[in-house]
Amino acid sequence: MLLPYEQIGYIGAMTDFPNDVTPDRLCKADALPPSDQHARQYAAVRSAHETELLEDYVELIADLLQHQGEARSTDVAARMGVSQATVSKTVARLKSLELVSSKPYRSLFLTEKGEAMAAMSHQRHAIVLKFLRALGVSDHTARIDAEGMEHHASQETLDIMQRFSREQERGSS
Amino acid sequence: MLLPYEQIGYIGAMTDFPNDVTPDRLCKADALPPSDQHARQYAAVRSAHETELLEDYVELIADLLQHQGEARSTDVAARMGVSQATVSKTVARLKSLELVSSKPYRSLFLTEKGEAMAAMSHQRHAIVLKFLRALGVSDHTARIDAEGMEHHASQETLDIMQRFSREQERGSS
DNA sequence: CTACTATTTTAGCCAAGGTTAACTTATTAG
DNA sequence: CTAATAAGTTAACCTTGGCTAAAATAGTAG
Repeated sequence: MLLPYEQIGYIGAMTDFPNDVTPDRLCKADALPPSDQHARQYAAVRSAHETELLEDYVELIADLLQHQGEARSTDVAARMGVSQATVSKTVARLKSLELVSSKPYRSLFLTEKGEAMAAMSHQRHAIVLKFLRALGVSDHTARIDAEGMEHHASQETLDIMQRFSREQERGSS
Repeated sequence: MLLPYEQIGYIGAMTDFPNDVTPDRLCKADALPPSDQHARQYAAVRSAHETELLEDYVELIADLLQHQGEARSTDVAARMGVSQATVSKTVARLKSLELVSSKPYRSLFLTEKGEAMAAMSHQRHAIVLKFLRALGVSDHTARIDAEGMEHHASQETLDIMQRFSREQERGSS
């Protein structure tokens, strides 16, 4: 029963919990949020989830357009680490959402809407990545974590991250 | 095949990036990583994804056990913001993974394995939440963002976050 | 122009995570 | 003890995001 993280104030559910020992002092410091609020939090995560993949595709397509001049689905497949068939299907979805445009058997382009999403996404990605590095996270890890985290940072958090990176920068130069 | 950037480490898109300043000179500094590495990053995100929901359920069940003495699926449903049928199905999966145990129509318990997962998950959650607050993020936002981010923070990042929170604490007291 | 190769799409499969609606089991009020 | 209500399960369905295998299209070499 090793909990070297007592400082967090929330002591995990390690003990069996006879009903008569629901200690008030614990509940107070450490109560669950009201159900509906709790539900809203999870809903937010689920909804972020839905757009995550789409954003990743759009961001990648934008990167390919910028760096290679064109975005072919074979490259998308290779970089996403999925099959071409999967790319085809996802692209169909992106098209139906009017984020991507393309003619059959031709390479991919972003619509206005897609460009806007890519720009947002790219910006967030950059902010999170820069922040993690400013924090002291290694380059390799920062890249992986940023990929996952970028979709879950709210504007407020992004602003704070950006400020932090800037201050760090100023301090160290 | 082509990738002239193969030797360049991925620098990422680091600048703040006013939209009208997507300059060519940036492109150099801003190469794509090699395909296979890129693919591995996305694979990592996908794999984190797979366990996310399971961890959230397990964590919630642990919380309910601790705070209410029992974990009923109706409460899980209310707090997750999903239907009871969904909980039933997910719990079936958790049982098949030996994370949860329960008898039909009775409340839920964690197995050893489930407890271990809950403890880990809880710890990470707490670290991320505390970190965000130490950074200056509001309580409300910190809760939402922590829920989403906790699954994407590697051990290295968690360690750094924890250190940061501790220093912050020491500094302000 | 034809044939070969590379790329893209389509079809059919699967598991996960959601939904409603209908059914079963538990709990509780009279 | 019985009947009403609450809680949990099951069945049937949907969408997403993977996969493989096969078909269609594009690009290229002879």
